[in-house]
Amino acid sequence: MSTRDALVEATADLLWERGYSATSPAMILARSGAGQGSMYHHFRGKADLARAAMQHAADEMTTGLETADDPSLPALERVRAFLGSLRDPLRGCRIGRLVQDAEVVDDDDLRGVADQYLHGLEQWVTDVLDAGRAAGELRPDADTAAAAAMVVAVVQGGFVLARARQDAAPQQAAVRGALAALDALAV
Amino acid sequence: MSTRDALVEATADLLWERGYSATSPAMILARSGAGQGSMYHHFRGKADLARAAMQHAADEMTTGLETADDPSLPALERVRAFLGSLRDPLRGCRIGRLVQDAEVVDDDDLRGVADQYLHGLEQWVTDVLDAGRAAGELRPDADTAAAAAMVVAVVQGGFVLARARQDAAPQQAAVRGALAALDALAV
DNA sequence: GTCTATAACGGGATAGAC
DNA sequence: GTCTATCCCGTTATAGAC
Repeated sequence: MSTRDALVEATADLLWERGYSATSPAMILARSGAGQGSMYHHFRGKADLARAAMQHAADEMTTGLETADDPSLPALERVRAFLGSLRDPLRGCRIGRLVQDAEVVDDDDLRGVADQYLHGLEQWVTDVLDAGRAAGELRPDADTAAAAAMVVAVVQGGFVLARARQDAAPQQAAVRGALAALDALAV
Repeated sequence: MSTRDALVEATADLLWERGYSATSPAMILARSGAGQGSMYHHFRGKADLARAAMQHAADEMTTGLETADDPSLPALERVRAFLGSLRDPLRGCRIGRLVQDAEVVDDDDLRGVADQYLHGLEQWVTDVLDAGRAAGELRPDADTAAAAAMVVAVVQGGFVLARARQDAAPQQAAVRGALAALDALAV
């Protein structure tokens, strides 16, 4: 693995563990094994490296979602599979977690990566539900956009509750509530 | 207002605006008008002051919720009123926002305040829905605990989406989805 | 109780050799 | 491309006068 890739991976891990503000270049260098000079050779600074790391994480998650998805299944099964694939509730969402960081929100490059990922996720759920509605699986009057936003918000909010409690249970309860809501959209 | 109270209020505001890690004692002193010595006289340090400020914010929000609530209304109306009372979507939840901060989660005192607030909120929604079910407004088989967790998660997750987009719309869409889900629980 | 001065430390970035 | 040495600044906390 190239030094550049090692820096990106180490940064992505640290952003997940500690967030942006609490991650220092020194930590990144220690974890990646790279030296100070390499980092400033490949990236303009901390923000630039973090942007690359966030994009890396977002791409991985989006690819993972698409790989695991089976479009031949009924819509509610596809969304159910996504909600069942949540991992590491106590660590939080690799991207959504960062949006509460003032420095991330104040930097349009960093915030943009997060927005793009979350928007893409919401769009994926909307598309799946729309396909299900077109296939006659869901009620014709179902508000798929609202349901998709609810699903993504439940995931992100579930991470918040799990972190506060230091227990996966509240997120699981929230997901159960979301699944019950989706079932109510079926014909 | 006492110097101590001024410190607590200034800290609560800054925690809301910038989070815990990104808020420095110097900022608190500048905003409150207090001097360095006063802060360390009244509090053991930054964490102690933040704990008091978080408790202050949580108490204010809990009191506000109870004041605005009218237990004589139907359960779904009471929850609808809560969901309609969300303000400042771009600023996020005064408490939930802080749970993504590594330093907050690593300090059991700080995390405990957040957990207690969020748990109390979830319990309030559960109690309201239980009352509605007992009154025959909701289906007897409604999973009120799951629905309550879903509602609180939608609020918290909605803040995440709104901050990422810098627009209240995604949170409003998620709330619409949650309301549709609650309506499906009615008899 | 409140003030200012200062210590001790770490954050982020740069310089320049190799 | 990578390294080490160094700079400047802000953060958190303490000291001690008033």
